[in-house]
Amino acid sequence: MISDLVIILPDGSERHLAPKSTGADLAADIGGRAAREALIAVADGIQIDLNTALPNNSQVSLIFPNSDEGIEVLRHSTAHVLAQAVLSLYPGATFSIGPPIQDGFYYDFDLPGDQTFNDDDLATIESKMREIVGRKQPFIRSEVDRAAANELFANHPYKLEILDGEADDPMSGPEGGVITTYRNTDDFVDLCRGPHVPDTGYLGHFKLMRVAGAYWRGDEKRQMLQRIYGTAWSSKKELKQHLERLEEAAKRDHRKLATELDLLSFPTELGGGLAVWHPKGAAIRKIMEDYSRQRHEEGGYEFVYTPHLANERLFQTSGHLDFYADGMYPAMEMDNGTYYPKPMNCPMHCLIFGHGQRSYKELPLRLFELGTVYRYERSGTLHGLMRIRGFTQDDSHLYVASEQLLDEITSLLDFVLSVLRAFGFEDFTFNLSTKDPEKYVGDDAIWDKSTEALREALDRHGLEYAIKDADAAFYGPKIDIDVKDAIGRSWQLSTIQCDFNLPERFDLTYVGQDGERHRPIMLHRALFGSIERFFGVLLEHYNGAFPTWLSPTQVQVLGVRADHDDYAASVVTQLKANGVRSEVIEADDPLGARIRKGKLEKIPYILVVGDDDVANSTAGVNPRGGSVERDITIDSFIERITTEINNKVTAPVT
RNA sequence: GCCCGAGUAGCUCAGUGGUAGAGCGGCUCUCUCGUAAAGAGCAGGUCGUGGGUUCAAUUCCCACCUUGGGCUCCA
Repeated sequence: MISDLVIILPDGSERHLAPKSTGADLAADIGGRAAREALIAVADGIQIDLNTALPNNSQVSLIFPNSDEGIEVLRHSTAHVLAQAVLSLYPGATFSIGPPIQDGFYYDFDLPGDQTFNDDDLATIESKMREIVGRKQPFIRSEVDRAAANELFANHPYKLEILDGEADDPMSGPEGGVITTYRNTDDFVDLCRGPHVPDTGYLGHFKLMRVAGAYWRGDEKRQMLQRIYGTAWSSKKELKQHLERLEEAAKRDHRKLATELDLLSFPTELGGGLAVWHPKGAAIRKIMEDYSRQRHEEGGYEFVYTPHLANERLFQTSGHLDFYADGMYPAMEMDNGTYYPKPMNCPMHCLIFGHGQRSYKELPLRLFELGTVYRYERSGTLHGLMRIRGFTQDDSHLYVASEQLLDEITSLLDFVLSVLRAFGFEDFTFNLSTKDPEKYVGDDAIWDKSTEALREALDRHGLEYAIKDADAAFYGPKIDIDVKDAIGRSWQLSTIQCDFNLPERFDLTYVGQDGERHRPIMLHRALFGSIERFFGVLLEHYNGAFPTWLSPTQVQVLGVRADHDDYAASVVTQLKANGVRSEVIEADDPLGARIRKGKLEKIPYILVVGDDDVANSTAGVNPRGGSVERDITIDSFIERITTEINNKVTAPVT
């Protein structure tokens, strides 16, 4: 074969192809899976369609559905098919953007005459998409000039805005001055950078998930478009697994579990975003809070209490009324002034620091409060315990001299991680947010120094972290800590934030060794963040099966027959004497029924006692998630469970 | 706040233009049982709230409240 096109494969080998060969030709030449499954090619780092000619002497790799790049192409191409289906089913509809996203894709549409999609429409649209997939329509790329593009998209104003560069679309818009389009049929052409799969037949493992409103260009002052979300995968199996993961997540939804386990509720009469804690939920919360208090006490924190209301002057001083008035509950006009419910605890803590004269000898001063705050979250943003209008922060404010900053943050990181680990979280992600040059207060030197201190503290612990450039609040850089839960979801929980603003606003000073007044740096540190939200995360993490040390009821003792109830009660007395939360379930129902009920309540240990146990001071132990053990002496069980509780074991000991 | 859904017994849900039903749960009685559902009976609902249409509304329409999924926002 006479070759004059040479390409280099990822393994370094060369391949000689006919002139003007494409990625598809290369795939065919390689044969096998490459010929059947390659989606696109990457030539010298640039993604190209399989039917695009390969540059000579380029490094080429083929992309398959099982790679991140490949699945993204699949999702992106599926989004195109969605647009094609909608445009053909809804005459007069226009479309804006349709990128691949985590697990899938979406496309935004504007339907004529304020039409909207409903769930039934999704089924219709999905079958239309399957029809398009069945036709194996090729994605044909063209480069067009602006005049041609204007003509092609004359009826699609959102596309014209993208062409004008007014709207950003990562998937289309002119790149390097070249406008590209992809045409599937005479009727459907989209503005797009590509690349795409060779034809629609490569697609198919997708499902339309839901409709949603979405503002054009993400701007709530603009047109609300109709968004359709879908999920797409490279195989039927992966699609199925994804849908199962969603089911699993739905099963452990904290709102559902909270109702099933009778932990808390959101009574309508209370108003949106406000919860009441029932005894069992409150018991868990109290254990969490007690443990938090204990750790803070050991950690050198001083406890403070502050009221829920404050005169408006406080929030003028703190600046909250300037910056966050929209998120605060409205003013209460009183005869001696205007009052607001507090949205944060920090202004009050600043009052405590500012009371009297502080010496450098008192620093770092660590103030801690389980402080309940109220924020007016917009109705559409409320979400169970995760986004709520009244919540309690495990809030501490640390006032440090700038030379103490590094050591303080270093030990703070230890403290935070140690407490999070006690609750069973092991997998952390750290984000360091740096100054937004557009929006900050304080001088550059202190920003630099503090940012370095945060970075250095992370380095000292050998922790990996991502830098989020320009993501800090206006008042100082911060470290955010995310945890991964049992089913791999990430939750942002703790935060360590420097604040150069409040010490200034409250004119906080301490007298240094030199006799001069100095400005302390303030650190905001939330560990759980919000107790409510942390509780919700824990509930989902453990799927309601809290570790024994957190369980509201740790042991239920069941007599086999009613005449064993007295012995069961004596076992409970012994357990309680050892601080084990336990109760007798009297033999009104058959044993199996009582066990089942206890299992559904996710009780860590169910003890069954019958004739043999009464005779021998033993019990049958039925641990959550384990198998039944008979003839365990009460003493050894107490030893075992108290050890488990004291060690805060996060999985039941079996 | 905006878009699309939902709201019927404590919970999960069925149902209808002629003022309601199941399962689980609760209570009572019977059963006394060795590791995930014994049996019977009873109680329990202004069908989210307020308007409207209609001879008649839980059902149709409107508004509001609460709630789910998104968008926006999140100190």
